[in-house]
This record gives sequence, C-alpha cells and structure tokens, in this order.
Amino acid sequence: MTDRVPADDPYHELREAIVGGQLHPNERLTETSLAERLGAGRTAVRAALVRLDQEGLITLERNRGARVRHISDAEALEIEEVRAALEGMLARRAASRIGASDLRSLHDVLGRMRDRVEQGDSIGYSELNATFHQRIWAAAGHPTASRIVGSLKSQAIRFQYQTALRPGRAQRSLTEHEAIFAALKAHDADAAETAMRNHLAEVLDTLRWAIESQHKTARWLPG
Amino acid sequence: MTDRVPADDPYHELREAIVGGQLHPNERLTETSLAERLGAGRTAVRAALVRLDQEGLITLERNRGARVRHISDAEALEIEEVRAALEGMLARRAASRIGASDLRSLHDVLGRMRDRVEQGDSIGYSELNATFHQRIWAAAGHPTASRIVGSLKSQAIRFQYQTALRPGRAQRSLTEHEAIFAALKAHDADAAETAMRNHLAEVLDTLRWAIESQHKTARWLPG
DNA sequence: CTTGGCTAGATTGTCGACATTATTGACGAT
DNA sequence: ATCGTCAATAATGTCGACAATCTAGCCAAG
Repeated sequence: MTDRVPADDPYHELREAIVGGQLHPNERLTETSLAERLGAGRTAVRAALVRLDQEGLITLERNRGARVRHISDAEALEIEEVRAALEGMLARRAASRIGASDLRSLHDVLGRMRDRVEQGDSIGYSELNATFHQRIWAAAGHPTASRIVGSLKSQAIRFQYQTALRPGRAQRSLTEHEAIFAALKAHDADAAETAMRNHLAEVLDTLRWAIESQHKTARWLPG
Repeated sequence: MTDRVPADDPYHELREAIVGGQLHPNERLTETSLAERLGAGRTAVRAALVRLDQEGLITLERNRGARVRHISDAEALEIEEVRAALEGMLARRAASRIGASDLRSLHDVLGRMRDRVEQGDSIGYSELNATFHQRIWAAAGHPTASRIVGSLKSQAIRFQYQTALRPGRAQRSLTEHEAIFAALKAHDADAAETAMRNHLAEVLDTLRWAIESQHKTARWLPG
C-alpha cells in the first residue's frame, strides 16, 4: 500500500505530519531540514509554512523560524466553543435538507458507534464520532462553515481523545448522538440545533474535566 | 483621521487595498506589477499572496496567478449565517464579562448611531454599526472567535452597505441594537444571545431582499 | 466567416547565492 | 561562581536569473 497522501506537495505533507502527530507542539521546524526530508526546495517549504501559519497549525515569527503551534488548554476550550456554535447552526440546516441516503448512512455510523461502546473501544468510538459529525456537515451543504469547523478540528486534534477518558462518557455521548439523529430524521430544525448544542456543551464540560484532572496528576510537565 | 496603516509590508497593504475596494473582484494581480506598486520584491509579494489566498481574500491558481476573490451572493449569505452563529455566542459571553467602561463606550456608540439615523446618514450609521459589533467582540474576550468573525467580515466587505438600502431598515436596526445593549447591561446571557441572533436574522433577511432587488434591476451585469 | 493549431510574449515556479538576523558558546570582569 | 560581552555559527529574508507554463494574437484550412 503506497501510503495514499492527498498530494505530495510540501503543504499537504507537512499538514499530515502535524495533524497526525509526527511533529510535536513547539517543535522547531527549520526550512532546510524540512526541504531535505520532503525532497522539495526551500521555496516550496516556505510557501507551505506561510499557509500553515495562516491556518493556525504553526507559528511563524520573523527571523525566528517556524514552530508547531502549541494549543493551550484555554485555546482548546475556545475552539470547542466555536465548534459548538457552528455545528449547532449546521445541524439546524442539515435537518431541513438531509436526504434519505444521508440519513441511512448516518444511521449506519450510529450503529457502529453503539458496537464500539459495547466493546469498550474508546479509540474506535472517537473516530466514528468524528465521522458522524462530518456527515452532518456534508448534509448541511454549507461550505463556508464546514471549512472553518474542519480547520478548527485539526488545530485541536491533540484533544480529540481526551474526552473519552471520563468513565461512562461514551454511553451518554451515544445517547446524545441518538437524539441528534432523531431530530434530523424528523427534519426538526429547532430540535436538531438544540440536540447538537446540548451534546457539545457536554463535550465542553467533559473537556474541562479532562484538563482539570490532568493538571492534578501532572502539574508541571512540559506540554 | 489619518488612515492608520498597520504596517508597510505587502501583506497588509494588499489587504487594505482589497478590503478598501481599490482592487476589484476578479481583478488579475500580477506579481511584478504589484511588487512595483508596493515597492517590494516579488518574493515578499508572493508570500503575501499565499496568505491572502489562505485567508480567502484572493484565489491563487497554479501557474495562473492570483485574482481578487469574487464572493458570490450565495456565499455572502453563508458568511452572514456563520457570523450570526458566532456573534450570538460572543454576545452571550460578553454579557457575563462586560465591564462598566466597555458598557459606557457601547452606550456612546449607540448614541451616535441614533444621531446618524435621525440625520439619515446611512453610511455613517453602517460604520458605527461595525464599531458597535467590534466592541462586543472585544468585550467577549474570545480571540479565536473574534479572529474568525473579523476574517469573514473582510471577505463580505462588498455587501456591507447593501442592507442600508432598505427603507426603514436603519430605524429597526437601531431598535435591535438597543435590545442587545440592554441585555448586555443587565448581564443576561440568554437575552444577549437571543437579541443578537434576532438582529442578525433580520440582517440576513434584509441582505436576501437586497440581493433579490438587485437582480431585478440589473439582471445580467457582470459582477 | 468560423475554427483550429501555432508561435511570441508574458507570467509564474524554482533554484542558488548573498545579506541580515538570531542563537550558541567561550571568555573575561566582577 | 555568576553575569555580561562578543565572536562564530546557523538559520532566515531577499534578490536575481532561468525554466516551465499559460495567454493572446496570427494564420491557414474548412
């Protein structure tokens, strides 16, 4: 299998490396070494770095080079808040536009999520969770909001699995998703937005809890 | 007021030129001529173009150069929807955090808005309107959301004054802003979000109306 | 008169070299 | 021993030149 990368241009490769966790927060990125590793020229790497900076995945300081951006806990919470607002709107839109085939596909994902909960597979559940939300964005037919939400998601990727640590969270999360699905199936815009906002408010609370409990166990670890 | 330019680097200058309307939608941007006009090197111009592309203000096609991005009517409506969702959240946050001095400043802006309505000065009103909203973003203390909303605003700049064309709109807009202010002053988060969402729903409707009536008068003008 | 291919010009993409700026480590003063 | 200063080194910022690519206009064939 030839590692299917969206493209071999430095931008996408770097993006994958950051989002995929190969490059760690605060890690220094020197243009020449990146150019070497990616088999590209320094010019192309520079262009990629500018894009990633604008996208919020790295920070670019004049004459001081690039680092993988470290998203603070506070910032992660902010991102989650924005997601809540936008996904609430997307759910509302999706409720009135979603078609039968998208509903079936959502129902299928939901079923697989239920399996994962029963098997206690948190990682698998988190990934299906992401899929579930993405299907809703697609059904909403709102490129502008989807783009923004997608960008935010990759910034906060480091926190993706944190919420799964809380005991019993997966079970309740599943219930919340079922409520969202029901509202979408009924094409009830108000209910869909409410259900989505409720769900993401819970996620936000859980994230606060996860960050809090992390601070208790490891108070001054770098990271 | 001496048109305060953030810096003389090509990125900010180009940004100002696009947002300020000196460069028109779909206008071709050639690197050499830009470099000449800005007194900068082609390298710096290229970097600026990459940033502006990522920001959505221009489109950059490989080997085909850059153009000022044309925001379609549909896209403008999408942007306004996202703004509504985000500003609703920001108003909610602002309600619980806004201090006395920010409230005074908001009240002051509101007063000047009232003056403009009485004088029938639509342009002046629109600008104060923008100021009013920006003060709320600042009071919300939410950099992530503020950045996104600010970026969206500059993309949709072309539509800024469109809503002012509707007869009687300014008067009702003023009333809506007064409701927002009252909720903020009372530190009522729910009311603030509701008032802001109501307001932006009205703006969205008015924008739909403006676009509609424009299509009636000039059906196939390029643009 | 229209359509298709082709050439000339213009524009972008890439590379290498050099100037400018930060960082690191050694050295000497206190 | 600690701190401040300064040179050596490494990295970034900028420029110019050349290659690759697109665009516009011309010319011939149908």
